[in-house]
Amino acid sequence: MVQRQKEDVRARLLAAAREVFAEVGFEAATMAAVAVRARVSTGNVYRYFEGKQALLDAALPPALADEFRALVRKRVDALASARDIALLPDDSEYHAAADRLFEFCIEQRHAVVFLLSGARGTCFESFAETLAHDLRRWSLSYARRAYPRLRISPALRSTLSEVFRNYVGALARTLGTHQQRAALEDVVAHLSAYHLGGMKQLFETALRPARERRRRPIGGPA
Amino acid sequence: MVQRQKEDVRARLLAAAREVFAEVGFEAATMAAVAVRARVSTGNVYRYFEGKQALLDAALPPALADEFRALVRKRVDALASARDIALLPDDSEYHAAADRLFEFCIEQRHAVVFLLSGARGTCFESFAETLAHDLRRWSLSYARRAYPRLRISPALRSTLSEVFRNYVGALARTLGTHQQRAALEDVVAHLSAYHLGGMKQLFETALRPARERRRRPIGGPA
Amino acid sequence: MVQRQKEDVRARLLAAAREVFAEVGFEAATMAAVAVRARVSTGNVYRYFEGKQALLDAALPPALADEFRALVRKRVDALASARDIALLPDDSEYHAAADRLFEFCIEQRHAVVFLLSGARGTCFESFAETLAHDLRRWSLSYARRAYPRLRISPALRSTLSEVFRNYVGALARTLGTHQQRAALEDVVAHLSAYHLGGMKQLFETALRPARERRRRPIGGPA
Amino acid sequence: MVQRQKEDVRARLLAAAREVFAEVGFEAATMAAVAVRARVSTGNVYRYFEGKQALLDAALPPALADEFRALVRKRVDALASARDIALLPDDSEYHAAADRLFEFCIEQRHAVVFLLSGARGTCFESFAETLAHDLRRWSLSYARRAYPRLRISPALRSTLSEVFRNYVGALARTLGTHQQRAALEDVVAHLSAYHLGGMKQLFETALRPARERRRRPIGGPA
DNA sequence: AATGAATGAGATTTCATTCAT
DNA sequence: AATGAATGAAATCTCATTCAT
Repeated sequence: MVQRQKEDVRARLLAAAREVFAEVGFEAATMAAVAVRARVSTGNVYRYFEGKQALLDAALPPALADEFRALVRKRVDALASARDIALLPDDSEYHAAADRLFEFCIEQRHAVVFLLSGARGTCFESFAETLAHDLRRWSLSYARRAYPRLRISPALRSTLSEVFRNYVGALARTLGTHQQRAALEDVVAHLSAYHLGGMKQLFETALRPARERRRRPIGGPA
Repeated sequence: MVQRQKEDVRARLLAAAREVFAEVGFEAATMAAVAVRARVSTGNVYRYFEGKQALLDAALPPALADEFRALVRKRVDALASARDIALLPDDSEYHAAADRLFEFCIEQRHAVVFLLSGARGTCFESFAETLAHDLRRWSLSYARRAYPRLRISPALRSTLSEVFRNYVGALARTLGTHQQRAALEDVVAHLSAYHLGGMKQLFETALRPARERRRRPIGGPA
Repeated sequence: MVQRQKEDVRARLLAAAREVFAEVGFEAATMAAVAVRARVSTGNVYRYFEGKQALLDAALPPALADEFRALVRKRVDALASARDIALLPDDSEYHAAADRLFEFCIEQRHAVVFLLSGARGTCFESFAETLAHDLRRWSLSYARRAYPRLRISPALRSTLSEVFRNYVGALARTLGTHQQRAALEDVVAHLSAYHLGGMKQLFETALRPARERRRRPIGGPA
Repeated sequence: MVQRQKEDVRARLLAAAREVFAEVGFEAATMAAVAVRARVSTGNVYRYFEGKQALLDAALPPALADEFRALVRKRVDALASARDIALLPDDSEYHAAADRLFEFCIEQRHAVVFLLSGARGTCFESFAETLAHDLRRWSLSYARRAYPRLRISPALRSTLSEVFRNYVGALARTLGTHQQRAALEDVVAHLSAYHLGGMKQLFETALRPARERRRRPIGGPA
């Protein structure tokens, strides 16, 4: 009987690659590190994948990135049509979308972290940027309805990009940090509360004339 | 005159190092790239600094990191003692602290960006992490006073870490992206509004029992 | 039956090795390529042969090389004693020797091609060289009788080596290129005509004093 | 003052590359071997050439190959228009062309050897083949005039290709073997005599019907 | 006996660091 | 003091060979 670990090793390699890529980024990741984590010799990696790039392609097929983006979009869409989130019933479309995204993030923890941070040097280099940009666009289309008098300044646009980049990054890091599902759920709930409160405040501040605004604190607690 | 020359080269090297380190991170930065940016030969770098590590040590002395941390702390402290930020007079201690921090971030733009992002592989690897942790601690000490009934759960602690990590990361990226001071001020003001609104919402949500809370959306528009 | 099987695999491996070695040379040949061509797993090759070198030793035993050399020699000898090849009867010793050599070249096509070209990195590295050298020696012993006044200069010796090296190389390439026996016969006949005409001219030119000679063209059409 | 060996090292590297490539072929050649022969560290090679391929490109620019081919062609053309080579005056166009080609071969010894043998795995892979093909074509256009009744069979075509491949290969090897110019000239003169005699015989044999022809000896001395 | 997964030595290439000038 | 050429260790990738099944 042949050694039938092939599928096992392949899976271990993919998992190891996602982990290492998520931890140190694609460029800094070494094949040796991936091999060690998969408990395999360096050379053997090349029996499974043609090279570092091919390993990435397999560990992070574009379809996965697309799926992630689509899930995010669905959740935003579901939200945009709602009047008030607090009033949404638990079986609403929004909550379903949120749950699906959440599940995906948990299952594809490392992939998500990689996409949102370690992708320099890969074709996903601008994934996080693009996603933030998309989120900004989607949120602005909502804001225009909710706050008809809102003037959308370049600074507001920049801020929104940053805010989403962060939100998405926070999600990634949280996924990277918390192993327990329950803990994860709690943190994500808190993060969302923070984010929603922040968005509300942001738009309301933007409604006021510039001279009334001021820089506000790093670490301002309340 | 010779001494003058030497000091000039040294300064150019330090500036170049900060720029390059901020742009691509310490590990990905090559000595050649630093030398080119300083308009100096590779070998000459070693007349001024023993090596890559020593260059970093000089370009980013612990004192600078400490100063940054202290400025952040001062601003938080100034804020903690305030009742309501909106009511603070323009000549308040808080605004002074905020301005000093802002000035520092602009002057030491590259250093700050580096500390908050590209520091992997250096002794500042966990600077951003630690700063976020500190901010969390400081904000909690405030929160305990402001919300005496608040129960500080592990999830809340994690969330606060993330929130500050993000805030700090957003600051870094904004510094990296915006060259114009005015634009920078605007974005920082918006970011602060977002952050303050988020913090308020976060603590208020945390006051309510867990069963009433739910995960909230990525990209939730309001 | 098992023994039968084993012998079959062994034979397939030897044939595959000769083919692959002939096609790409010993160094560039990979064990995997040999195994694939023999429709056998890589590892199994090592049940039959200790390694790449041993595989070569078995695929090309010195005896085979010796046999080839001997056949060549016999043909040359048979020729040397003849006055005029054109007058030799079809059942002459020479024609018998020529036929035997020709048969050998066809049967051991890959071995011959390998010996005459791809042998770098093996103990046959200088086989072609040595054979050319031998041919030169044998032809000179003939020439001394046929052209008693011939002065055998170093340049003539070198030229003879080259000429034979070429002849032998041409044979190898022809064997490698032509699969059809009839085509092969025709080309070899033409090659021989060329070679004989060339030898005659070479010796006759060598009889004339050096000052009458001149370099002659590459691609001289007649 | 800067180390001003750059041009020297570059030249040494190019020479070393041509030597090594000519000796073992492109694929089997290692950068380490080239570096050692140029008395340089492996890594330093990459200061001069981007990689193995770039080293080849510089050591053997297509222009050089083109020049070689053009020189060969010129010589053939000069020859084709001649009635009888033996009668050509020493200042004939043919002799000029022959001399230029000869000079080139001596100066570009290793390049020529490489082109005619070690080029597997490079863009010159089929250079020798193509050159032989061209020579065949050119010689056939001559032959059709000189031997109007000649029937050009596939076997004759094959043989011509082989003959030229050999002739050209012999030239290469001779260049590789003989360091002394005078010796080289002598051998080339002999080779040419051989080749011309061979060509004459070849075409004359081809005029006779197939049934009168027979395979002729390897190493047939006369 | 056979498979093909696994190993590790060696090749190409990069880059921090050294050194001749 | 300055230059930039040179070095060598480490990373990616290949392949002869070994080994678990």
